[in-house]
Amino acid sequence: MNDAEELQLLFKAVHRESERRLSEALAPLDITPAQAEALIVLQMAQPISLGDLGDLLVAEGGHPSRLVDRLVRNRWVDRSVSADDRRRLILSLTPEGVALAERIKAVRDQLCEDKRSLLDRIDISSTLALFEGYLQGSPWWQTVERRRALGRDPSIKPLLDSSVDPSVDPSVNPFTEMTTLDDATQNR
Amino acid sequence: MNDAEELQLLFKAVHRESERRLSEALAPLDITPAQAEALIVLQMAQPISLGDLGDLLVAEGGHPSRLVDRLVRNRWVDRSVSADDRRRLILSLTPEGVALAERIKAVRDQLCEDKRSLLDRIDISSTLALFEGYLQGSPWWQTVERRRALGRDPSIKPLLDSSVDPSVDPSVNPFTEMTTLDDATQNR
DNA sequence: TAACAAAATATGCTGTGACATCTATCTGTG
DNA sequence: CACAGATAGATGTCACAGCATATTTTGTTA
Repeated sequence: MNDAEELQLLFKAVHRESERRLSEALAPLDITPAQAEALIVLQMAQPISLGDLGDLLVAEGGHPSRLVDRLVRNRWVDRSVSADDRRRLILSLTPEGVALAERIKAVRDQLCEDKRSLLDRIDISSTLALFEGYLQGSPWWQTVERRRALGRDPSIKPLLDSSVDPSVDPSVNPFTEMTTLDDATQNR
Repeated sequence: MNDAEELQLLFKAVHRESERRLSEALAPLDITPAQAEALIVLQMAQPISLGDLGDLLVAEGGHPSRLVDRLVRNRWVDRSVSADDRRRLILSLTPEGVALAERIKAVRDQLCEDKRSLLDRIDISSTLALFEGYLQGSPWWQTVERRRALGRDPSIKPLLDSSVDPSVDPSVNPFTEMTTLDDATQNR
């Protein structure tokens, strides 16, 4: 195996292991890693459209309809149509969703604690550079950068990838008007 | 996002991207990355039991029955029962499987070429150290080491995880006797 | 305004992985 | 030899990802 092949194998192994650990830690909450990530992002970015949520997740291409289906089915997320563009779905957390997001953050913080000894021993800067180089030209890199921006300034995320200047009148926020979908629509 | 969270996100992004590139490069061969990995390993390790193949793949836990099902269905792999332990399945490549493995290696070599400029720029040793540290205690690390050993000395792999000394009489190889399954069994 | 292109989302199909459970076979011990 | 436990593998269920296609709504343009 040369370096490139070995990296390919390790990328896979490390990803599986990180998902397994997260999944194990989340088991008491009865939630999967993908769902947990979506809830955490929702908590920081809500209200947000389905497509914009997809742009913040390393998840299924752009429109994680079915992932959100499961969140709605579990009553963690409310799904409503935007009043000014009825194609668009606006997502927000229910009170149960907010509570669950808090518990997820506690789990995640515990996992970070577990990694600290490793991260204290090893300088990750060249790994970050390798990842950035590897992801050049990949849409996933934009996702990573959007997430970084979201962590820095949660207030601007609904407009992250629009060309609207966030400093303009916030009353033009397209998410102000919305109508709640009836249950029949939510269950399909 | 702290370092640990960012690494988690990047592990996922990098894995998805590497699978996407491989999948794209393999598209002309009508084969998936997981199937390609299995064929390459089979070519180096055949004849090998299903469980031993699982120990060499970062794939479903131990017994990739259904992955091998698809390989058999496509006539790339022969599946037979070991004569001395009728629970055990022995896998080997068909001539078509051998030909396909060669084409896969060509694709893989091309991908390695594409990565060379990145790998020339960046020293991956600290990344390898991080991965190794992260995978401490994970069964995937053993898989990685088995694959490294397979790359170094392909002749010993069927006995990789047995306690048998490879220098003993090779005629005791448990894969010498085998019987071909009939089609009915293969298709279920 | 009618037609058409583009956008947002939904849906179907397949492959993959995790987990749990089941069956067949083997191995060891009384 | 009989039986208990271990082992190899198959199978069912679910979540998730990629890909293609369909549907609804919006925007544009003739």
